[in-house]
Amino acid sequence: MNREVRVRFAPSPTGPLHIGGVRTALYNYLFARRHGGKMILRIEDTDSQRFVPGAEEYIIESLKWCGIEIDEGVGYGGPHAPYRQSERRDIYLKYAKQLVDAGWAYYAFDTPEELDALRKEAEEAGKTFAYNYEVREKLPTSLSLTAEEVEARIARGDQWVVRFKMPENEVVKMDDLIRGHVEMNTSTLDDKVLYKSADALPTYHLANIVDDHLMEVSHVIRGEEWLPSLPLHYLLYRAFGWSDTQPEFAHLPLLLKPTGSGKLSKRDGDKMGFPVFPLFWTSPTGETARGYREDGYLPEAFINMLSLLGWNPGNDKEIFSMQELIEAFSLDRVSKAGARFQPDKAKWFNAQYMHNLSDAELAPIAQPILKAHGIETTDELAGRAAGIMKERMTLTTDIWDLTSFFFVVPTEYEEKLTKKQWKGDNPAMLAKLRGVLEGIDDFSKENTEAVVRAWIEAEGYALGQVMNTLRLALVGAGKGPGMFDVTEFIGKAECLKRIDNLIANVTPVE
RNA sequence: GGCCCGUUCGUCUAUCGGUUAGGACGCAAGAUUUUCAUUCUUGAAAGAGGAGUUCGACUCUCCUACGGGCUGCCA
Repeated sequence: MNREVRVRFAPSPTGPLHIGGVRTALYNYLFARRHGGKMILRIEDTDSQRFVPGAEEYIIESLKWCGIEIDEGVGYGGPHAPYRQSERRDIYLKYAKQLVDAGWAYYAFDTPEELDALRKEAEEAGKTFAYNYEVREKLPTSLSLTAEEVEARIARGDQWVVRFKMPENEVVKMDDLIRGHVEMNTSTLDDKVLYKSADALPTYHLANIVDDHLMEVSHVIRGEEWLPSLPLHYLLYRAFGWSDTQPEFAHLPLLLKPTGSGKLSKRDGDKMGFPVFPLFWTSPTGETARGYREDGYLPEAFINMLSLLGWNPGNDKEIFSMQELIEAFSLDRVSKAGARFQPDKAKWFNAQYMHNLSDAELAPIAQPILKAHGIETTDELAGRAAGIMKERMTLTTDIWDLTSFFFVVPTEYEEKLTKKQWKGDNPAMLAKLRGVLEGIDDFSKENTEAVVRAWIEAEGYALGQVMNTLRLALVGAGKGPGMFDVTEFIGKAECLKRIDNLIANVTPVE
């Protein structure tokens, strides 16, 4: 089948999008771009009960942050608008009725409470209740009731649903781009609800098939949890007479918890100390969840990390830009088994990306962090400071701890370092070093280092002794880059001032 | 319980019948070092078990075990 590639990401706005969802969106996007196709964002809000205000905006913002571009869809428009299913209600009823008229579906009048009771009853008898060929003619449905009775019930406002009439014993043969050929016997399946009168909305199954058809979707790339529904979807395409344009399917392996069992869930993040969501989230009820963006991850690193959970390029390359991912991506290199999410690897990816940023790229990341701590400085200096320290950064949130001493005069001195260095000859030595520094005109890193090293050698000091004492004066703690990075950055006047501060304010140990 | 999908180092994975089973994260040791890091080198670490097919199986088939998903008028 040689048609235009059109894929969709179709989340349900029931809360923040979790990283499993982001990965599904990413794979759809990569596939679309790889094949010069279109990426559609459809919002599947057919469950009025679980709708969460703000979730849709969160989804759109998340995709933007990740660099996953949408060609058509909610927030973007397009030839098949609207893309929000709640705005397409009238379409679905028509198709549901078409199925009933053609004998592929029927009306059912049971209430949810009645069905709950039946399930409970079956459970107590050690069986599983299934709404299928065995019971549908014994329950109040348009298959057991007369046409007049059905009409009367509908007319008087009884609630009803449309259920798919699952064939009794048929082997459905399916193909999955990742799993290959799959077969399932319909006798193990039940009669799924397709449409509910209570809120005049379809369920996922109907809306999904109708919209994918109407929106001319060519490939459905979704999570493995949908594999059990695939026969229903195949049958639905057949019932509508759309089998010839039915999309191809690819069911992605699930993202699993880092430890323990089960798929990655919202609660794992808080429990194990890593975000499960791309962005910070505040629910309407005030609950919050941390996000990769706010925790200090770069979107490129986040995406790179996610791309490799369930897919690999077939070689040892691990660092990929979005463009490189697009060029390398292919569904037949997606693995079949679930992938455990690994927080440590996410950090490693971020560190790699941090190390590769230029000063100019670092500046806009560092500026808001410095500003938040009351530091007003130029982009040039912010970028330079972060650049000097980037090798030690894992997250962008490390920036303050690693660069604060460039901008803030130390007022407190780390106890451990003070005890070790601020004793014996060192105060006198530092005073002499002050004189040496004062005499240097070219305060560049290279020149200062050359002069000071020569002085150290001439005086017979140990390098570590001098450097660490100077570090105590300039940084106040046993951290930071090479000392001459610091001297150059803060300049001569500031250097002398910080040395004076230490000498004046801290009495030597012993 | 039923149905479906899966199973290579602790984790993510390479291998598409013949390899000393490779890489990465993490871990350990060493080197570098001016603190803290970075970086570099080295090391430990795997084909779930059992039957087949084959000259030969991690790779193909079957069984078992284990893991996961689904089993809603949720997606």
